[in-house]
Amino acid sequence: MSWTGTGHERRGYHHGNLREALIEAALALIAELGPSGFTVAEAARRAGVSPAAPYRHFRDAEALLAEIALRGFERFTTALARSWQDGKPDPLRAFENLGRAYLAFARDEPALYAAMFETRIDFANYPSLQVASDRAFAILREASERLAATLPPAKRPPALMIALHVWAMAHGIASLFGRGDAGRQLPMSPEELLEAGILLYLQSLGLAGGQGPQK
Amino acid sequence: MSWTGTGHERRGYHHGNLREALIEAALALIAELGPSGFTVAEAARRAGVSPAAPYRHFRDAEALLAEIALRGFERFTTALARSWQDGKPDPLRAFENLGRAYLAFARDEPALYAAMFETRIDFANYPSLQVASDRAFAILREASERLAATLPPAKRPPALMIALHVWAMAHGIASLFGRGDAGRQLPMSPEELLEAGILLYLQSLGLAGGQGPQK
DNA sequence: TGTACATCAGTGAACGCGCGTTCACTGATGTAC
DNA sequence: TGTACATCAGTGAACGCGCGTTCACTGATGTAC
Repeated sequence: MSWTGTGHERRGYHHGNLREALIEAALALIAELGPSGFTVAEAARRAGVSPAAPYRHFRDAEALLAEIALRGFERFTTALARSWQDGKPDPLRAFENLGRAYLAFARDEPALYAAMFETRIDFANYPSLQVASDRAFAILREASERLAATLPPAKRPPALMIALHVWAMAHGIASLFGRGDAGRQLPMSPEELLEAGILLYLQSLGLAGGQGPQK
Repeated sequence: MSWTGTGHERRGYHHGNLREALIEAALALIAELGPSGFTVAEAARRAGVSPAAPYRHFRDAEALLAEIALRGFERFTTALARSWQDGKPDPLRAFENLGRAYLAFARDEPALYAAMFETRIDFANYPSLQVASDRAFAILREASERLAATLPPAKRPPALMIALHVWAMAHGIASLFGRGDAGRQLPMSPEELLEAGILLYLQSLGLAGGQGPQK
């Protein structure tokens, strides 16, 4: 029976790329409705496939969501690493680039970002997620380390603390103002807000602009 | 009073306090399962009432959620105002107290906090929510204003910016590390992390410890 | 103080719905010989 | 090159479930006189 493909391109009995198609569909759902708006049935529907088909590729709904979060962290890591450029042209500029990349990712990939941070998946059940998440943070930490290393050891602030503060600020800005969200307007772009915040913060550590604190 | 009000005692045909009981039940659900785990039916069940009863008090499920978020913002405002103490003993100490109160609220009232910030309620449909949210932020802004006012006008940083940075950092810390969450450990308490971050940030503005940036 | 009555806040049954998941199946594809 | 067969990736029907919401109803409460 050659049923002429209505709308979507025709395909045979086998989809050929269902796993990917499901992930795409789920991402679209999350982008439209948030993580709780995603359902296996609807993802299957959008992929043009019966509701049972997804179970050939994912154990259950949560596994699909976890796979998305995993990819999210991987792409996030890639994006951060690329923007950081191994600390070039200098540790401070690289650090700023990192901050911009963080917000750019949250803005350009809201569904991935939501799957990564707004979902209640227990990392304990998905060790690879924990690993991927740690890897993303490691970049931020490495960047902090390099930045701190520009100071003489005696005045060197703890890099982990820097990384945590910056992560918190970036995440805070992304989730409060990242999208045109709930009536929260800004007098500046999220990127500008974050950059200013980071610079001020680093300044007091003696890591940016001017001379920092002299006790 | 016919029914002695010790919790789940017997009750007559009328509940007497159903509106409150539903809100309580919904809060418990959110605390246990997150905002998407809340359902009208289950809240009714926990309140010991038929599934139709809630509709005498709330237009629909979202309205109940919005009511919770509204109360959340109101209590949040109260908590922040109380901790700020109108700038006493001095603007800086008061500001730090504010930060601690922020995290304390997020920790002690995770369900309220989630209803306020993790829910996708459109403020446009609930103007009172927008107002309540603005009121909470206004405290942070006022505190920033007072703090900035300790500097001579020429060196005074924009208070709105300060408020936004601190809000972002507080929210970031609360949502990343606020609960014992997803495998993210900290070498210090969220409160300590935030306090250190705020102090460093304010320092570079010349608003805390030492002399800040010169030039 | 008693009574009639309006109003309020519940009930319980029912509806239509969409979901997650399982199951026996079948069509398509790849491989050994 | 052809054929038998194993394996894979789908189908379609079905299940049990819980949900949101509506409806006609009824028991309880408050009020006017």
